Amino acid sequence: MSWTEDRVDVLKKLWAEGHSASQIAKQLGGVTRNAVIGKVHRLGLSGRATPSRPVKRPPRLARPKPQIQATGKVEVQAPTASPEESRIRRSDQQAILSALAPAPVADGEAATILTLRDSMCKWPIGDPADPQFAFCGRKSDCGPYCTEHAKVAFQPQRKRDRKGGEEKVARKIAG
DNA sequence: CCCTGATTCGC
DNA sequence: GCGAATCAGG
Repeated sequence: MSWTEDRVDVLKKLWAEGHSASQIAKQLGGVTRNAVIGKVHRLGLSGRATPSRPVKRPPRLARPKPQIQATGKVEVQAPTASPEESRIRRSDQQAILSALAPAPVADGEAATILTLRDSMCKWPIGDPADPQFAFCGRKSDCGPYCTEHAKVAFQPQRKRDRKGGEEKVARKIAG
């Protein structure tokens, strides 16, 4: 498909109406949203109303090109040591951050929905409708619950309906 | 994961 | 001029 006058017209109209690039691409047909965005830029009407995007990014580097060798080996262009390129990737930063923040809440302290993290016991305490609703919050390194709550949560089917014993235990643990 | 627009550059 | 690849971010 090519950008005929009427297609460009539709593009302009839909873009002015606030449709997203992918929506426009879908409606036009035969083009991807990248094509739409590229065309929008070429037409010079890129910056619509963008209230929720005061995002300024530093200029991106040239796309690294995989090089196909005569041997059939595929190599990536050697990474240079420029400050821009030594920048740590965002996803890696997030991984590092989450690794460095293992226990925001002290052991034994209840966690709210806001402070609950991975590696924290997600056993609910109280009524979910209650404003005081919280989670156990103790360390849970291999499952969703701490070791105590895991015993209750992952009980085998046997003995489930017995009065007395387990309900008592569960109530004691849950608070 | 889904999505958004922005940018670069080979074609 | 075109748009895929890739980016940063919601």
